[in-house]
Amino acid sequence: MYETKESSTNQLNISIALNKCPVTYTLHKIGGRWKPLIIYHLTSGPLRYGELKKAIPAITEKMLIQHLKELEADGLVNRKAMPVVPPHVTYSLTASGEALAPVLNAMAAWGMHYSKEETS
Amino acid sequence: MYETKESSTNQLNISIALNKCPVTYTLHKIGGRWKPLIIYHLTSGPLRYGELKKAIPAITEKMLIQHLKELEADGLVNRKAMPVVPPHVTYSLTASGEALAPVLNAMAAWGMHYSKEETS
DNA sequence: ATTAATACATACTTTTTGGTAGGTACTAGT
DNA sequence: ACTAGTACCTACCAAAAAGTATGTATTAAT
Repeated sequence: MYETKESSTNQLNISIALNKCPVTYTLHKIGGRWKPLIIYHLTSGPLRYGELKKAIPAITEKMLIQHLKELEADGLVNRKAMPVVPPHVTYSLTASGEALAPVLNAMAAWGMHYSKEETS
Repeated sequence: MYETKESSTNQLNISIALNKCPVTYTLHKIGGRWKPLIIYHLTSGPLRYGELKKAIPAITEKMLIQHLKELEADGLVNRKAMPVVPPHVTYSLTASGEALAPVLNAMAAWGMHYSKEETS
C-alpha cells in the first residue's frame, strides 16, 4: 500500500535519536564523508580553500564547499574572507571545533587499533 | 552527459577516506542511525532481541536486526542463540565493542556540552 | 580582448540508507 | 486445528547523501 506520509518518518527519527542520544548528536555534526579529514587538517592551523583542496585531492569542490558550509553553520569552523581579488578565504576551527580534539583522538585510537586487527 | 561508471566513485571514495583516516573508519562502524543507542544499551550487559526493541521503541524491527547484523559482522557485537522454541537470542558487546566506551564517552561529553549551548 | 587566479554556485544524476508492510518457522498449550 | 510467543526475512518505496559537469564574478597583467 505504501502511503506517502506528509512529514518523513526519517526526519522524525533523526530528531528522536538526536534528543535521546548525545552521541548521535555528535555523529550528526561530524558525520559527512570528508568532515573528519577537513577538521583534522584544520587542527594544525587555518587553511585557505585551495589549500584544503590540495590536502584532500579526492574531494570534489562541491563536497568541499558543502561540508565547509555545514561545518560553519554548525559553529565548528570559522570562515574569514578578505575582500580582495582574486578572493582570499581562510577557514579555521572555532572553540567547539577545537573541543572535538579528544573525540577525534579517541576515535583515531580505536580506529587504528581495530583496523589493524582486521587486516592481520 | 553523465556517463555511468562501472564502479561507483562513491564506493571508491569511501575506501580512500577509510584508508586515509582512522576516524572515518570508526565513524563507518558506528555510523548507523541507531547504532550508538544499541551499543549504549548493551554496555550495561547482554540483552535479548525483544529487550532491545523495548529499549528503543522508535526503531523498526528491520532496522534493529539490520544494525545488529552489521555490528556482528564488524565484530562489535556477539550473537548467542539458544536452540529452544520459541527462540531465545541474546546480544552482547565483544572486546572491541567494549573498547568503544571511551569513544562514546568523549562523543557524549562533547554532544551534551554543545547541544546545550545551541538551545540557550 | 584575452587570460589567469581564486572561491565558489547550480542543475542534474547516482548511490546509499532508512522506512513500510507484510510474511515465515518452530513447538507447546488449548 | 488453532493460537501464542520469539526472532527474524523480504519486497518494495522514499529520502538523504554524494558525485558529475559546467558556469560565474572580479580585476590585474599581458
